[in-house]
Amino acid sequence: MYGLLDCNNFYVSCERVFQPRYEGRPVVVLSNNDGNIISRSAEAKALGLKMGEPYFQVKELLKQHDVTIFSSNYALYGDMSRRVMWYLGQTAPAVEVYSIDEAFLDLAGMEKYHGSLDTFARKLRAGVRSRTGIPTCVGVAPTKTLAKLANRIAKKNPDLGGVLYLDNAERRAWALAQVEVGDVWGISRQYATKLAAAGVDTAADLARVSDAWARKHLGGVVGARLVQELQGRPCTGLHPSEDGTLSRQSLSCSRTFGRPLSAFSDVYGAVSAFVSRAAEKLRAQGDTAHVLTVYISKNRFAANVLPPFSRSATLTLPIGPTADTTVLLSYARALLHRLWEPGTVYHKAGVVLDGLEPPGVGLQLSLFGSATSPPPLKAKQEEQTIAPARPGLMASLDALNLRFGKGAVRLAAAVPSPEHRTAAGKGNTAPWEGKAQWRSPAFTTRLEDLLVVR
DNA sequence: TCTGGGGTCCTAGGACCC
DNA sequence: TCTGGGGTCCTAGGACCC
Repeated sequence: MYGLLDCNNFYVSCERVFQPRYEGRPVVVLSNNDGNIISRSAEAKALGLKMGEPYFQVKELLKQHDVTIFSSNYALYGDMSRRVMWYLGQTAPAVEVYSIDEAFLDLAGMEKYHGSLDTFARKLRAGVRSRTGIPTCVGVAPTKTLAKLANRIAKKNPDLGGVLYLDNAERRAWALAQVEVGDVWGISRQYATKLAAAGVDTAADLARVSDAWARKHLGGVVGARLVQELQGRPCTGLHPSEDGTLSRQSLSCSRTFGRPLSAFSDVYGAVSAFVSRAAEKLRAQGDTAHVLTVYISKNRFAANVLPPFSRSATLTLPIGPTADTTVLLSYARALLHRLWEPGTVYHKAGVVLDGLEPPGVGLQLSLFGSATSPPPLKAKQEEQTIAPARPGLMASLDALNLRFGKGAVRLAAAVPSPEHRTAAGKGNTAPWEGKAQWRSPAFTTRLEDLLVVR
């Protein structure tokens, strides 16, 4: 049996743990750059505020109802998540950390020790609440897709006490019948529209479509699996996460800029900061990357801007996998040159690292250069010196930033230039950095931000 | 004035190989 | 009138998830 434990309104709940005066009141958390609503308390949902709604469109409504606003504080949410996952790892036989606020659990054999899986799920819920202050719901069922569905019903019906166990066929049929097809895990707008046209309205309807139909209309093998899982036949197993942290197949870092940028040096500054951050995550995960992608985007909401809104360029690193910021950055610069269209106003940029593997696994020396002095790229405009790898330097960089705080030591390219500092009028603000007007303190990860109890 | 970020999986076309 | 087939790699993009 699978369990799915999902934190309720996770970001809002994290804020409330440290500022309980916001319990019972409408609260929202905004995305980076204070752009959109990404977490809502029950009271905020009751006001009709939607997930993903742009802040500027509901500004007045928020003011009118005295809704409390937070900028997102990922230092806080990430740390609270780590605590929740650590406890689950200590308590359940196996845990797959699925996202920052939810985890799949292997519950095999737990009924022997706790009487029933329903009882065990309630204990888990209470355990997370008492250790972290975070409220959760748990769904239990024979497949992951049904566990998601059970969790959803538990969230919508407070009288269930936060837990729903679909332990037999009747209960599963009852559950399937009450969930709209668009709320099934794996069905979003495009598919929901297609399904509605075919007369498939509920999860129960979807569980009845043929394998061939699912394959044809719901993205091939993915759709076929989805239908099987709804029928109670597991198609995907649990992928346990080592020590509560999740190891990724790809890593990325991207941001919408604080203001539109059209100078190469500004966008390159942003790309430098993003490469630095992505490479830090890579080294923290103990991996190297073989494939690098850079992309730059125009403002897709602007009336006078035509698609394509985004261009990307990908390179398999000729020197083989690396985790060295300076090496990655020299290739990123070449890729940015390849994408760059002079006179264009850019809105966002990002970098992606793929082909992740532990150091040494895929080590391959280039024919024309050693791993420490790679060959230049082919195209004329990309010809340049690729920085040599310096693992010692990277280790020192990470150690200094761990000791003295994030960003204590950075590459010069990722530091805002003096004229930006003057122009912005405050300390370190780079032109690519976004707004965060309502950020709460880093209660659990910065010593100066610790709460003082009198 | 103002519209997020970080992931997964799958498909399709072109280049290239034998 | 005629112009292989099958495989892999690379790149780009679509759909979905939280």
